[in-house]
Amino acid sequence: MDYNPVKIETKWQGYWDTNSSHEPSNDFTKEKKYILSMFPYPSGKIHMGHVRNYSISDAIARNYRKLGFNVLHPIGWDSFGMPAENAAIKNRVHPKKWTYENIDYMKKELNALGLSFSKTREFATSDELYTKHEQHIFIEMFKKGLVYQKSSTLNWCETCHTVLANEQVEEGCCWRCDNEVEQREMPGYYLKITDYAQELLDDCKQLEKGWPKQVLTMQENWIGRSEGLEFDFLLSDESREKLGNKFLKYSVFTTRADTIFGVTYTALAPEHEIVKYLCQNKLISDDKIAKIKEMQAVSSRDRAQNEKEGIALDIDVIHPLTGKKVPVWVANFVLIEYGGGAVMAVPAHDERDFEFATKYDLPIIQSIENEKNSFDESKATTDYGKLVNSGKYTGMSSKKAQKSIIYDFEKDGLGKKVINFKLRDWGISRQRYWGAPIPMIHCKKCGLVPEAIENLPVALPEDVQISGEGNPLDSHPTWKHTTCPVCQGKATRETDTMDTFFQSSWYFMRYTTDKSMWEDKVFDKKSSDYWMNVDQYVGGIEHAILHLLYARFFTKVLRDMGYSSVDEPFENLLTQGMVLKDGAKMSKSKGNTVDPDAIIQKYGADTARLFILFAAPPQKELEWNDSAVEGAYKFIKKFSDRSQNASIVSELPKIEHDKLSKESQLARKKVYEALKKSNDVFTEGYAFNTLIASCMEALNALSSQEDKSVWTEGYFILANILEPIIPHTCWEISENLFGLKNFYKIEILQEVFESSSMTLPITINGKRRCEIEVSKESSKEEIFSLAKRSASKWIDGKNIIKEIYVPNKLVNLVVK
RNA sequence: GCCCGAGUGGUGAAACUGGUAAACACGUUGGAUUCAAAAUCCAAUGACUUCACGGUCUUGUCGGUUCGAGUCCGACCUCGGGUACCA
Repeated sequence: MDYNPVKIETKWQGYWDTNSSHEPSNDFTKEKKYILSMFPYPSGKIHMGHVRNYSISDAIARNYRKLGFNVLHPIGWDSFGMPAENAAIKNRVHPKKWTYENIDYMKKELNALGLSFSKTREFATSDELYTKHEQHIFIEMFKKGLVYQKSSTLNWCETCHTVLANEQVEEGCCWRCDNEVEQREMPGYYLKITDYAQELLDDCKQLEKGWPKQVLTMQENWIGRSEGLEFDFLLSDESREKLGNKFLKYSVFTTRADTIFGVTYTALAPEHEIVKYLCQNKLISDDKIAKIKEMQAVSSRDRAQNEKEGIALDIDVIHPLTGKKVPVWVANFVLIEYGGGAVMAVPAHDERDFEFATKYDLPIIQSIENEKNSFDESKATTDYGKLVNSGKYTGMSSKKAQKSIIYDFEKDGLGKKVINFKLRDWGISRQRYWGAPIPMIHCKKCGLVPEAIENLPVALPEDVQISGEGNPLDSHPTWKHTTCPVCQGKATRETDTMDTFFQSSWYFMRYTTDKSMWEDKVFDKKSSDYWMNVDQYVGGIEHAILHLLYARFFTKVLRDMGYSSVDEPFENLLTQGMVLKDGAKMSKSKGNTVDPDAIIQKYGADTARLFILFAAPPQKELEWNDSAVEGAYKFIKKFSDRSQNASIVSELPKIEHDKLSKESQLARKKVYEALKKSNDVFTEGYAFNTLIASCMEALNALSSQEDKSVWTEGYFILANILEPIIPHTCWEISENLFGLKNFYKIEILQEVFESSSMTLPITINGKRRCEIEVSKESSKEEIFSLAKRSASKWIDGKNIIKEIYVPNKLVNLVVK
């Protein structure tokens, strides 16, 4: 059979379309599998990362379909976002036109890969119907008290009059006009994800079976729960006066109450109220005020990378236990968002505090003693130990002292035990056009009110100028003027749009519902109860924290609003590595991209799919290699060509194993090993590369023998195993030889693995020297004596100190 | 800076719970076939060393545990992902 990829791929893609081969059934009595890839952003053309993502999920979906499951494997488009606006700024194309043209183009590209997506449930998140339901969800969240407004610091470009995303800031300057970016306080909408912090943390436990450990660790660290002591530092009398009696105290949070006697200074964030007051009223030198302004101008991520810096504020607080005065500093490493924006500093037992104290020559007082790490002045010792120099707590262990100090603080009303999370509420406001409008209305009389449900969607106006300056929704002549849904008076719309993570936090639930119900329902409860959870979610490791955490959060919120019954959206998660070329991520700017279309045209979709799954395990980074693609093509061609050695049958041939030649027996063993591998690969780890290697070994072994029924059995099984990976080729072979009757769960035949003898390697002092052939029934003594005879060359004249036999594995003789 | 990973031949990689390092491929070299080429088939291929049998070394670096370490422990180096307004 001549291998002609273009011909067979067009043929089978047409066949699958005509027969709706990949649509899920609405028969909810069947066993289901929901296989999902993270949906793409329609950037213009698909890239190798997409090919990888969808080849993986497609293999999984096809495998389950073959095993008889009702499979949902949908696709859609994460189609709001900045690139569409950037394209509009650069090329004066309307974001909507640009986006939907990209979708059309990329849809064709995906289709050419032979991906078994359900085509009837496709949508784009920028569709007005999607926006309508999304705004409904937002309003329900608002009514539940999960949405609130507050101010926070954002990147602002004064010349463009716009907020900049972190990505649009290049070395502190605006990407468009190169003007210096400032940090500006602006109001925005926030979602109370912190209300779910504890549950999001706790439920990591139930994900341990199906999620990579590293992702859960990242999520746990991100949520960052810690228990500790919150207490107040009272300002000294002079300092209080200096601050015009506006402030009496401020609170700090510490997880190391046991080190409290080691406090030698305290530090405030540059945005702290007291710091602001000092600056505004010029209570410190102009020099210092200028330095503080400089600190405030640096974004928090840059601050973390910069050297620790601080300024003495010339005020003191009173240590709550010693009564001594402690100086107050402002420091760039103290974050306003966490722990009240103030810390107690213990340079002896905290690395950051130590670095800072050394730089500014602040005292270092030891308060913990550790036997293993003797205290020295050159570094902080952060280990637990016994308290010293700590008043009545001296001699206690760190653990005991923490409890005891917290107890005393609570008893004396000086402080309390608190649980703190690093996780912050989710700011969803974006001052951009190409997003879902936040459906809120500002009314002079009624205040902030949600749009009436019957008026949804609040759609985007199409007649806008996108120049990169200002917010197009704000500057639109009429769009924002509306009537208040409560009092019917004049009012204005909110002009912020939503973060695109909002759309990707619930799209997977939308797919569960049949398109016929999409107009009226956001999801159909019966359908989502049947299809959720996603049995296998596949996507890039770069989403390990944000997207996955937001999606988990939404799932819990939607559950609490009665839309679904699940606590967690994704049962199993596979995080794929990136596709690299010349050691770097493929990107247009680096000019190292490989166009999937060109590969498909030259070699066919099956080659692209085989290469990408063979080159590396899915979780690992994948280095692109042109000649290896050629190799993948050769294998498919060989597999296709040699199919003429098999006969036309409609079921597995019966073979008498004992009557076969050694080569034929080995070939059968290799074929069944590949089948076994296939079962293993799809149940744990998805190491398709090793499955493909097994298939190659099997084909090599088949080629070294001549028995026709062994060939036939081999192809019946190999075409079955490889179908998820190179579907077009396998359907073609299967149609020609087996009338498409070989796609089902084939049972493993144990007899091909049975053998009476085994080969054992002999190692001397752990080094492999020779091997012996022994019967499986041999005793340990027999094995040792045979081993010694075979290895005599290496052990003669030496003493055998130890003899080790690892059953069925090896023999090790320790000699001297 | 902080959190999470990765590092094995010329290249992509394999090695289940500590037990034969380099399976399967790519590349390279040699050979067969061919007028020639493509395609295909066969063989060799970690490094050093030896005429050869063989020997020595080798999983980023250094150290440790063990009869035995790519795998476990400790320190370090390099690269990658995330870092809350890229998606």
